[in-house]
Amino acid sequence: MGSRQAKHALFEAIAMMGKAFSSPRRLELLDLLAQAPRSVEELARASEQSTANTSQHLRALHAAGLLTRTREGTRVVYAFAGEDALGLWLSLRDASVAHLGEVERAAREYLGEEVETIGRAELLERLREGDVVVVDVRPEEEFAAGHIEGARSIPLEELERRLAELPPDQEIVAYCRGPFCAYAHEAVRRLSAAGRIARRLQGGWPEWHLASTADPQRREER
Amino acid sequence: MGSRQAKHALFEAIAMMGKAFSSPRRLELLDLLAQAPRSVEELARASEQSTANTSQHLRALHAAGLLTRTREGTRVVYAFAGEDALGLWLSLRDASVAHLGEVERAAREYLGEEVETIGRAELLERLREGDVVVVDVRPEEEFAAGHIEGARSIPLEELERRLAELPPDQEIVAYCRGPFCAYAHEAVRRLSAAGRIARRLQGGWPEWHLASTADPQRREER
DNA sequence: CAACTTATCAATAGTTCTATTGAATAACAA
DNA sequence: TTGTTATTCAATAGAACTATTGATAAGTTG
Repeated sequence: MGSRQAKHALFEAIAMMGKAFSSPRRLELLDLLAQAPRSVEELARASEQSTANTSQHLRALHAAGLLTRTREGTRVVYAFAGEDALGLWLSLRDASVAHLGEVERAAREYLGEEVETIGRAELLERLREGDVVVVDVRPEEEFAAGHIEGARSIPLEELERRLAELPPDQEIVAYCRGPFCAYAHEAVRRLSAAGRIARRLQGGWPEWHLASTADPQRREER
Repeated sequence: MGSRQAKHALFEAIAMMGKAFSSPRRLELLDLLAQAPRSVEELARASEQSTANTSQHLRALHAAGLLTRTREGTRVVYAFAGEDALGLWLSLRDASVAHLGEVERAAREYLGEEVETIGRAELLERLREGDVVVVDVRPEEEFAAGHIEGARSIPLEELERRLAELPPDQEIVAYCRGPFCAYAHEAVRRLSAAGRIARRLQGGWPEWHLASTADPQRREER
C-alpha cells in the first residue's frame, strides 16, 4: 500500500473531471445542456463558436463522463449524463457565486436591475392554493424538454403579444434557465410595466427539477 | 441584456473555480486539508513537492475561495473555507468515481483487496446499541482536529502494539480519511489477522462530518 | 541586530491547452 | 452513385499553465 505512484495516478484521474470544468467555453455548453439535450450545431450556434471547436469541447466533456452522446440520423445529440452530473455543475456554479466576488459582479452586470423573487417553498404553497400563474419564458424547445408542472410556455419574445392569455387578477411567476438567465428578469420588468403583479422564481428549471427528484444527500457508498 | 461580453465574463469567472480543481497536485492538497488545517510546509512534506510549488498551488486555491489563510507566527495555515467548499470537493471526487473507469481502476490498484464495510446508518444503529468499538486510525493530529463522536484514536502504526486496548469480544469498526485512504483497509486486514471481527466504515471523517451537519439540499437562493 | 525558519515572489523553460483551418467520415436522400 | 448535411479528425500556432530555481519578505529567537 501507500505507493506514491498509484496515489498520483488516482489524483491524475480525478483531475480529468476537474479539467472538464476549467474552460469558460465548456461551462457555457454545460449551461445550455442543463436545459435540454442538443445537437452539436445547435450548441455551436447558441454559444457562437465554430462547430469544430464546439465538437472538441463536447468530446472532452463526454470523455469526463459528464455528457452522453446519441446519434440521431445525421446529427449527434449530447445530453447530461445524469442527475449527479447536473448537480455537480450547479454546485460548482453556486460555489463560485458564494466565494468569488467576480462572479457576483459579472452576474449583476449581465442581469441588470434585480426584481422581486419568490422561493420554491412559497411557490409550492401558492400552487396548492391555486392563486398563481406560472409562466415559462424560455424558448419552446426547452419547455418541451421539461418544465414545472402546471406552467404554461410563453417565450419572452411573445410575451407582449400574448398578454391577454394571462388572467389579469392573478399574480404571475416567471422562470427561465436559472439564476444567471436574463429572460425571467426581463419578463417581470415587462409584466410590471404592463400593470401586472409579477415575480421571478429563484433559480430556474434545472434547479427546480433537481430539487423535486432529489433524495437528499446521497453520497456514493465506499 | 444579453450582452455577449458580459455573459463571457460571467463564465470566465465561474471557470476560475473549475480551474482550481484541474491539477492533480491541487487535488492532493485539498484531500489533505479535508482532514485538518495545515501549514504550507506540512502540506509540502505530505505531498512530496517543493515548498515554493505548494505555496503557489495553495495561493491558487485560496484565490478561488476554496481555502482560508491564517498567519500563525512564522507559519501560514490553510484550511477549507467552509462546508460548501468541502462538499464540492467530495462531490467532484464522487462524480469522478461514478463516471470515470480510470478512477475506479486507480483506486483498486492503490487500495489493494477490498474488506468488509459498514454504512453510516448501520453504524449509528450499532452505536446506539453500544456493541461496537469505533477506531480512528489516522495520525493523531487529524483525530485532534475532528473525529467521530465516541471514537478512539489508534494510529495505524500503533495498532498491533495497542491491540489489548480493544475489547476482544466486540466488533471493531475502523475509519480513516475517506474512500481512497488505505489506512482503514490495512487496519481491518491486520485486525482480522489478529482474530478480531472488524469492518471498515464507508467513507471517512470528512464524509461523516458533512453528513452529520448537513441540512440536506440547501441551494443558494437566487 | 544577526541568524534562522517559513513562506512568497519573479523569471523562465518546458509542457499542455485552445482555437483555427482544411480534410475526412457518417448518414441520408435523390 | 453522387451530392448534401452534420460531425469529427489532424495539424498547427499561439496562449496559458506548471515546476524549478534563486532571491526576497515576514516573523521569531538569541
